[in-house]
Amino acid sequence: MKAPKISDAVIRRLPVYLRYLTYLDSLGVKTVSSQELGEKLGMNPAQIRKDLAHFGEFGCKGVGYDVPYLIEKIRQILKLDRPIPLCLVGAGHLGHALCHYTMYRQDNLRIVAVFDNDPAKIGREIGVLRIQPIEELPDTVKAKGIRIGIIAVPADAAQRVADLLVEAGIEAILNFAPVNLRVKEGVRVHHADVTLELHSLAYYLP
Amino acid sequence: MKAPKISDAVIRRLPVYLRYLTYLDSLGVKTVSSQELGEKLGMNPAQIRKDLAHFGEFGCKGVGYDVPYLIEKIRQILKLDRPIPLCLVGAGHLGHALCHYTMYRQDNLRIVAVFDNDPAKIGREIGVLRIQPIEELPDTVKAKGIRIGIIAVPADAAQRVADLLVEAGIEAILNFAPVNLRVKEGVRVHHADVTLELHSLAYYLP
DNA sequence: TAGATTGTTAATCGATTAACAATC
DNA sequence: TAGATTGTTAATCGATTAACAATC
Repeated sequence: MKAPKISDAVIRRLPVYLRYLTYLDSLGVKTVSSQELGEKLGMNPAQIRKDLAHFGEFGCKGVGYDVPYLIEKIRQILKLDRPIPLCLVGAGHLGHALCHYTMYRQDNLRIVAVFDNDPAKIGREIGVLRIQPIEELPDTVKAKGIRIGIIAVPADAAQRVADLLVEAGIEAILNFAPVNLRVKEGVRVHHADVTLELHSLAYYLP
Repeated sequence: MKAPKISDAVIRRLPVYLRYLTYLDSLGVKTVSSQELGEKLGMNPAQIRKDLAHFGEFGCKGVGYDVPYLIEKIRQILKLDRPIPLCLVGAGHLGHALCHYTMYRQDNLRIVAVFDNDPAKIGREIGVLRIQPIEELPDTVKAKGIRIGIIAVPADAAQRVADLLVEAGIEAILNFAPVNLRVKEGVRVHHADVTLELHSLAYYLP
C-alpha cells in the first residue's frame, strides 16, 4: 500500500501515542496538539507530526488532532482494529501473568490457547482456558486461526517451541526466553528480554 | 572516566555480545573474531569492533578477541562484576516468575527483597525470600543497600511504588506496568513493556 | 480576520558501514 | 614472513529537529 518502508523506531512510538491518547480519551479530552503530546511524553512535537504523517493526514491545521479519531487511525495502522488470536506456550508463573494480563485488556489481542508439556499442568485452567498438551498445538493453531505465539518456556526449550510454532503457520513470535531464536524469513520475532534490560540498567548506575 | 557519552544503542548491544560470548565460553571456545560474532548475531562486524573500542583495546590484531577476557571486560563495563542487590515490588505471577528467574542466574544481579501490600501474601515465601509488607521497603532498601527496584504491580499502583522507591534512595527502576513513570532526574527507568511489544508485533503481521 | 497548528521540506545530527593502515 | 584481524578514520546512511508555507 505505502511504498516507502516505515522504520521500526516509528512503529514502536505508535503504541506509546496510542496509550496516552487512550488516557486522554478516558478523561474526555477531545483534541490534542503535537505540542501538548510532545510535552507530556517527553518527545519532539515535530517527530510526532512526522511519525503520523507517514500514514496520512490525521490532524487539522490550526486545531490539532481529534483524540478519538487519532486513536481509531493508530489502531488501524497497528492492525489492532480486528481480533488477533494469540497462543501462549509455557504455563509457568510468567505464562499465568501474561494470560491474566491480556485477558483484562481492551484490545483485540487475546490469548485463545495455552500449551505446556508438563502433565501436572495439562488440563488445569487459567481463567477460561484449559492448558493443552503441546502436541495439540498444530491443530489448535489452525483451528483457531492463531497468528502470534508467545514463548514463555525455559531457554533450552525455546528454539524447539519456535520451530513448532513456525511449522504450525504462526506469523509472529514474542519471545521471553533469553536466547536468540532462529526462524525462517518472514516470521517476525520480538524479544521481551528481562536480562538485557537489567544488564543495560546496571550500566547506568552511578 | 570516559569523556564522550556512549549511546544507549551501544549499551544495549553489550548484553547481547555477553550472552553469546558466555555461550561460546561454555563450549570451550577460546578466541572469536568480530567476523564470526557478526555472522552468528546477524550484525555488522565493524559495528561490533567499534562498540567494543569505545571502552578500550580488547582484541588482538590478526587473532581476534580472547573469549574469557572479553567476557570479563564487558561484565566490568556493565558493572556486573560486583553484586547488585535488587528488590521486587509485587508478588503476583509476574513477581514469582522474576524471582525464580534471577535466582537461578549466574550473574551478580540478585533480588534480595520482595514487597507486596496484600495481607494474604505477606509472610509467604518465594524461594528463600519472605514477602514483606510494602511499609518495610524504605528501611530494607537502606539496610540491604538495594540499588535497583523492579515494579511488577498493576498499572494504577505503579507511580506510587515508583515514588516510594525513589524516596527510599533507589538508583534505577525496571518497570513492568504499562504506564509512563515520572521520576526525578538521575533515576534511570527502563520499561519492559509487553503491550508495546505486542502492538508493534501486530503491525508486522502480513 | 488573526492566531494556531499541521504537513512537509530543508538542515542537522548521530549512527552505521566501509575502508585501510597498523600490527599481531 | 604472509595472512588475518583489529582499531580507527572517512563515507554513507538514516533519523531527528528546525523552519515555514499552507490552511483551518
